[in-house]
Amino acid sequence: MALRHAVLAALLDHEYSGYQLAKIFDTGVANFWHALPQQLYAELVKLEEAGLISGRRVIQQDRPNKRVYTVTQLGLAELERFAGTESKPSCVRDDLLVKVYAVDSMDTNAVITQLLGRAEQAKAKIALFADLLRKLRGDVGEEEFLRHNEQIGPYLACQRGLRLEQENLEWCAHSANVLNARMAVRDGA
Amino acid sequence: MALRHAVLAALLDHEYSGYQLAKIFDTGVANFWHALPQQLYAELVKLEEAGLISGRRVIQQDRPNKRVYTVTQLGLAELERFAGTESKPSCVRDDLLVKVYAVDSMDTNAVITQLLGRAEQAKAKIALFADLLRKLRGDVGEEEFLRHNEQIGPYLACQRGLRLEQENLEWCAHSANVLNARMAVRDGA
DNA sequence: AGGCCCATGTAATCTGTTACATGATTCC
DNA sequence: GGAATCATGTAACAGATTACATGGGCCT
Repeated sequence: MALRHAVLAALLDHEYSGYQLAKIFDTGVANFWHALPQQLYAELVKLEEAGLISGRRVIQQDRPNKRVYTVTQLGLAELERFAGTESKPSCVRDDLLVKVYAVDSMDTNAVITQLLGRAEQAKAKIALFADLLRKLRGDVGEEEFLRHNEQIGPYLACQRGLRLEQENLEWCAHSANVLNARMAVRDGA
Repeated sequence: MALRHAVLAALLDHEYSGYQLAKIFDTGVANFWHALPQQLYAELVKLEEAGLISGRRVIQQDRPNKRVYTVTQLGLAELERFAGTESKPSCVRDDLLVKVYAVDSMDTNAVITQLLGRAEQAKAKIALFADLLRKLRGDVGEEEFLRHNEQIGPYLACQRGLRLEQENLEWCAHSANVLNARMAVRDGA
């Protein structure tokens, strides 16, 4: 029961179609949850059946019609109930981390390549998040924004994404450096 | 096919029983993967059937007997193959992040409480990781260790865990502060 | 005509979690 | 005798991924 609440949260301040949600929960601005389109379409059906959201058909001329959803009173209540429950810390499950853990028995070059690739991806995400934060706060300074803007939840969530990717970038670069330096030592010796 | 390789990686430099692996993959030093005992016992059976690990019965007097596993040549080859494949960036799926995203419509106090709780958990993990890093490098300085120690994979992985938890702690504390400050403003206004 | 974006799904499979079960030994 | 640790599982369910499927409209 987790995607459920992520969808409710995403629909809080705006109505979206499954397709639009799929973009939000995919790459890019998926700064607080991730899910595939198939999951979302299925979840939206379930949520509407449960009365937590309500859908509305939108007729479009230049595009296929779509169905957009908004959170109901019941949905809001469910989200508030959820916000009150305890949540366990999430755990990292990253293939690359496994490879680094095992690197001493592996082909070091392959791991370095992947670390550098991941670092590039992190840079792209950092740029994206930084941009989104800028858009969210507009002309106001960050402190000012966080103190007085009506809505700050999405901003704080995005800050988390930014910090996470910065940490990610640093670690990838650091690890690649360490592994490179050792390769040099071995080749020299 | 991911737990599979995490188990292989864990068995690389030491033989372990399912029970011991369960401790490694649970809380504490689960710095590179997480799994429950049930998953591990099942995975170990599958891995042995596939010939990637081989088990050995150990008779104990003061405790129930156990079965410990080591990686075979085939297992090592599989891990190396895996290390060469591309891996997608992992995504965060954290309930608490959803709650913060939605905080503008939620009970702020409940969210703050959970952020502070999470911060405490992060502190505990930081202490654990820092301690493990100290043990791993012994008397040698970190730079020296990373340049010359034979095995550094587990060290780099643990550094990642440490950085991640530090980031986590900072964000939780920051977010709790921001939300607290706003509560004060609202109450004052 | 071919490729891309919009829009929405079904089906099969894999992975992870929760609940339940069993039995030995050690420590208090 | 009861709790904790060691040791190993089974069964049911929930959640996520992969593969497959369909169809309209726009742009070149």
